[in-house]
Amino acid sequence: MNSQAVEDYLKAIYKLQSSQSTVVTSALAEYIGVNPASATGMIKKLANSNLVSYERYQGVKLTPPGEKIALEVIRHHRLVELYLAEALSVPWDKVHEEAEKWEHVLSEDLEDRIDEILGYPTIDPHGAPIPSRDGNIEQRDTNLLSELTPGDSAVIVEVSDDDTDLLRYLGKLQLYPQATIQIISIAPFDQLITVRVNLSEDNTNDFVIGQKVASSILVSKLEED
Amino acid sequence: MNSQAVEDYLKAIYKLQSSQSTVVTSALAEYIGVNPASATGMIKKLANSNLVSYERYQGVKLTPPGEKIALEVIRHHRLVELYLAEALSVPWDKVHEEAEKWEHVLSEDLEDRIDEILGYPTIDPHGAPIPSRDGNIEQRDTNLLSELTPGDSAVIVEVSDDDTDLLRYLGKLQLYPQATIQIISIAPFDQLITVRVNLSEDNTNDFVIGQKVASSILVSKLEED
DNA sequence: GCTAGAATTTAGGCGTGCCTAAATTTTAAT
DNA sequence: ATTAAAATTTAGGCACGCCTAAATTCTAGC
Repeated sequence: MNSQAVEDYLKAIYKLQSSQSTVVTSALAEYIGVNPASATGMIKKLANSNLVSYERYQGVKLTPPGEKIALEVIRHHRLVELYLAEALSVPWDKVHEEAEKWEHVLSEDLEDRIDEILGYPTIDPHGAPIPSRDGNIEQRDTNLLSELTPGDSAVIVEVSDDDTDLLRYLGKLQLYPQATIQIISIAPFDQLITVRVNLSEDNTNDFVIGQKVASSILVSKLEED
Repeated sequence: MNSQAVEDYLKAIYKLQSSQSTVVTSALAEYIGVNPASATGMIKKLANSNLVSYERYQGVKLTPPGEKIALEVIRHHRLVELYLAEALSVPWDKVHEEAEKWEHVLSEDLEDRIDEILGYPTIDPHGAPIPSRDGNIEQRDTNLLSELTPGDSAVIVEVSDDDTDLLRYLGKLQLYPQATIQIISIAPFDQLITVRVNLSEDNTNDFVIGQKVASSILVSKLEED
């Protein structure tokens, strides 16, 4: 059996690989919250088990078996997040934290039961895609909200799930997945973005967010008319 | 935070204390499934944290703080067992195994949510009492089924939860908590017990069980007419 | 191309919880 | 009361995953 630490590292490498194709030790260490030397130790262990490919000083990359395990853990995580939100009414800013623990103790039997009860869902409460049992994960054409320009309209696809305070803030602004927004303007120098969110027919709300928040939101651009 | 190992030891000591007032190292080691030397090591650690009282060679006993933690873990375990059975339809012979893992990752928040959803239950799927949040546990006047004599009638109160095969067997015989039974006869020498279980009005079933099975069932005697 | 500073790895240690083998204490039988 | 057997503890080791400090390698700026 893979230890919780191994699963957490694989998950982290998977996540970091989405931005950099090869993951550098310090980034991994920081993400996991350990000393770089500790990350090196674990990387060696993962490389020995053929879960990552690794060349000294050159960063690390998941092998197919490593990616398979990462996707299984992510599937567990996201199914549990959705289950906690739907069945146990855990608020969306807290589900991540709980799921971090539950993902490691979920048996395959229970995974299937939960999947069935939820109706074979494909996205979690933050909009992230849930990998299928056999390790397929939907690829989507998205942008960061921070990449949009004034006049752009978009639908929120996904928000990052691991910052409780951020999620509570986004919730207050109604910036949930599926919400449609427009970029009204972007202020010079500090790039503050004025966003209009469409709450319903004829009910919109404008507010200003910064780069940090804007880059935690994935959107799908809507075609201009 | 208490490690999973600490929680498991405290739970085991609590369980074993119900039969012997002081728990002997070898019994604890066997129950946990470790070498006696390992149990000694952990006992010392628990004694240092004032969770057990311990005198070398003389066995071990929970202190009040140790018992409090044991009861919290047991509460988690039994709530999770019931939740798994009711909400996720996990068969009663499998809930124990799953709950062994889940009990250690259940937050207080989720414990409360589950408790509420289940309607503040007082017994788990095997009939065992669920301790209250503040650590009270119902004391009951029970006998082992193996202590009954021919002619006795009784209601099954609780069955042991940790043996999958046994539970499946009991399920087949309809020996569930709340079932009423009668002792028809006890054969000499190997003490085989013929039991009649009342399935419903005018529908009974007789069968023979051995001492091992009979001593895994707790009953409450019914007054003779 | 050299070199300072940054990134990474190695070396050596620590706590946890397990093991086996050897020593010690308790126990039960004579 | 003695002693053999059983139970328990001590001693010494191991795997895991973390740490700090020191050595090594990489990378940018000159």
